[in-house]
Parts: sequence; structure tokens; C-alpha cells
Amino acid sequence: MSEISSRGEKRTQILDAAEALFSRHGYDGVTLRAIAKLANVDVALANYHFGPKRDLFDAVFLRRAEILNQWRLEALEKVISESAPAPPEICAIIRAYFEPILKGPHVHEEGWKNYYALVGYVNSSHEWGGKLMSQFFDPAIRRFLEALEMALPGVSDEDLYWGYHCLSGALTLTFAQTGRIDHLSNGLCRSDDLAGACSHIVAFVTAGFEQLRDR
Amino acid sequence: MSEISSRGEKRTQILDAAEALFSRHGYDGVTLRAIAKLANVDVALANYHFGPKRDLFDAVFLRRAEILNQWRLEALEKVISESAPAPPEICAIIRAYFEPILKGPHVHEEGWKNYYALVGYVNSSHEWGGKLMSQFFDPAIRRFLEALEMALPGVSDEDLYWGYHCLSGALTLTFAQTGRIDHLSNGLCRSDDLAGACSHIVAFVTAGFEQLRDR
DNA sequence: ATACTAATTCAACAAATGTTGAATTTGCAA
DNA sequence: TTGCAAATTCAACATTTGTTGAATTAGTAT
Repeated sequence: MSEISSRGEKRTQILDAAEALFSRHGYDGVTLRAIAKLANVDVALANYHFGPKRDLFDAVFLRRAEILNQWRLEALEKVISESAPAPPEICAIIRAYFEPILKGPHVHEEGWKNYYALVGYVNSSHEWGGKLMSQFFDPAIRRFLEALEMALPGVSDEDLYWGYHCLSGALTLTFAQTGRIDHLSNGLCRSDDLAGACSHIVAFVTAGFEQLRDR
Repeated sequence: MSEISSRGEKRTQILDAAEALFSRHGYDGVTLRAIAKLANVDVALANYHFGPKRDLFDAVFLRRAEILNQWRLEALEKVISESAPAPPEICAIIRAYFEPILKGPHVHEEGWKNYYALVGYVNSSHEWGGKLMSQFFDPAIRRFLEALEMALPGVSDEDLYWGYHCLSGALTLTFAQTGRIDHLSNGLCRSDDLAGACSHIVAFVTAGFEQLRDR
């Protein structure tokens, strides 16, 4: 008929719907029926494709995690190799961490926006924060910290980790897109303008790390 | 008998239990029965004291919000008046924002730790992020931004707002105490050591703001 | 002690939830 | 076309959920 869904399409529709809803309301705030409704699909289909609810959440999280990591690592290796054998500039490292994910053409896609909000939710959540984030993002992060260590010789590990903590907090809140800064700034800054946020954050965070040198 | 609860005590027990559970599992992840059980109380009692579930959540959030604001504003006004008529040091402003809440003797109390985690949850959540945070914390934040504006003449509002965004992200993630940095640093840094985190964050954020001068 | 009100429990409700197994449809190969 | 497996829907389940009204207890003023 006039249906747009071809074979196997509904599986993706479920992932998209789950992504949109989980990112806005969290794991427990979303019912399988709400997902099914948004995806124009029967309730039972989610279970058929993904098993129990928790596995569906994992599937949503996993789908874009690898792509994200790949972007990051590529940009990072490029920066490192281009400046070798000298250590890269701090600013270049920070940019390699932010720009691939905040400035690509994909940031205007609804799906990626939702996914970023989901990462924001996961990262500052107790239940998921520990396991999921480590599982998928630690390798890229460690490579990133190594690069910073090269660029900041003599700086203590403790300082570096807390520096990353600050960076991560800023990125996570950006991801979450809560509309908080919009309200606070009377619309001058917009939390859904990820690319616009990027340059401000890069400058801010770069200064935060550079300050570690003279302590 | 040997019960410890005197009259009106159970109301507080409910608030404490709700605080602990909401902060760990979010609004939808907590059932009124779980709260009642942790508080050693019947399910119906929460409704009797606070009305529907949502109002209980608000009550939990409200209980410590005013105290928090008071601490912050006091410290801020003190810094401003002590340096007047010259604008205060950026570092002093930042310290006035963080230290009253991260370095007081209360940070070791279970209740306050839970509350901070709750603020972390609320701040990066879609449903609450906008309304609750603005409602209770905007006045103190605006005063804080005014002080920064004094100390950073010529810096654009946009830069200031994004600076606050970064600061807020770092603070929020600290509040959340997800154990992420513990895992990442192999136990070298501990996310429940709020006072220890404070000095690192203050230095990082101060540099982030100072960088705005020369742009 | 009595009466009265606030605090607390008890019992139960209708609605919503995740999950399951059987039934039906769909797309494709023979 | 027929057969077959994957995809999808249907109908129903046992639990759990927030909420409510009646019943009971505890504290307090008279």
C-alpha cells in the first residue's frame, strides 16, 4: 500500500523511537508501549527484535557508539602524527576531541541530537554512568589523556584526571541540551546549537588544561 | 517501645528516603513503596504528607535549595564587598561559588551528598532541568554572573554565559558522583571526595574565565 | 479520664507495565 | 503456485504502580 516501511525497516524505527524517548525521559520514564506507538509498531515487536527492555536500551546506546569513537580516534591520531615527533598543541588535542562530534554535518540530524542527549543522560546517571560509559568510551579517552600527558610533561596524573572530569562535565551538559542556557541568557545562547557551543568550550577547556603547567 | 521515631519524625524519614532513592534512580526509577520501605513507613503516608508523587519530589528538592542559595550568596557578597570599590579577583568569585557548597563540614553528611546527586540529576534532565533549576537557582547565578562581568570588563555576554555553562557542567558532574573518575583513574581520584575535587575545579574554571580577557 | 485532632496503617482499586505464546502476515526461494 | 521462515500482530498474563477511603493509633488540650 502507501506504507513507507519496507522489510526490516521497523527494527530501525524502533531504535529511533527508543532513542528519542530514552534521551528525553530516561530509562524508567519510557514505556515499551510509548516506543511502539511512536514507531507505529506493535508492543511485542520490540521484544522480538531486541529481547527485554534493558537490552533494547543497550542496543540504542551501542548503535552510534562505535562511529563516535572512530571519529574521535581518527582526529586524535591525525593531530598526533602531524606534529610528531614534537608533542601536539593542547588546543589541537582539545579540538580533536570536540570538533569531530560537535561540528560534523551530522549534528543537525534529529537522530544524532537525540543520541547525544542520551549520552548526556547516561554519563551523569548512577546506574549506567559507571558501566556503559567505561565499556565503550574508555579506550578513546585513554588515548586522549596520553596525548595530553605528552603535551603537558611534568603535570600530575591527578591533575590530568580532574581536568578531564571538568571537560567531560562541560561536554555532557552540552549533549544534554536541557535548554538551561537558553533560558538563562534570554535566548542569546542556544543549547541546541552544538557547533556554536563547540568553539566556546574548546577555548575554555584549553585554558583549563594549560593552567596546569604552572602550578 | 524501642522505636526511635517520635512525633512528626516520619515525615522527615520519608524526605530522607526519597532523597536517597530519587538521587540514585531518578524520578521514574523510584516507587513510592520503595521509599516507604526505606523509611519504615506505610505507603499511604507519603501521600498523606506530601500529596502526589510529583509534589514529594518537589518537596525533596526544595528542602535544601534555600540553604544552598543562602550559603552561595553570603560568600559572594562578602567577596564583592571586601574588594570594593575595585572588582573582585576572578579566582575569588569562583571560590565563592564552589567552596561554600563543596568544602563545608556538611559535605560528609549522607543527606547532603544525596541531595547534591539529586541536583546533578535534575540539572542534566530534560523534564526538570529547565523549570526546577531556574526557579530556585537563577537569582544566585545572576548575581554570580554580575560579579564576573565586573571582573571581566569588555567580555561579551555570550562568552560569559558559555563560560558559566562549562562551570555548571563540571559542577553538575561532580555532584552526580557517578564513580566514573574513580574507575578511569584506577582509584587515584575519588568522586565522593567533593572537597578534594573543589580545588582542582576552581583552578580549572578560573583559567577558563580568565582566558576570555584576551580574545 | 474524655474528647478531639493529627498521624499512621490497612485494604483495596483501577490503570499501566514488561513479557509471552499463539496466530497472522509478509517476502522470497523452489 | 506452493512452501517456508522471518517479521509482525493479537490477546492475554501476572505484577506493579499511584492513589484513595476507611479504620486505627497516638498525642494533646480540656
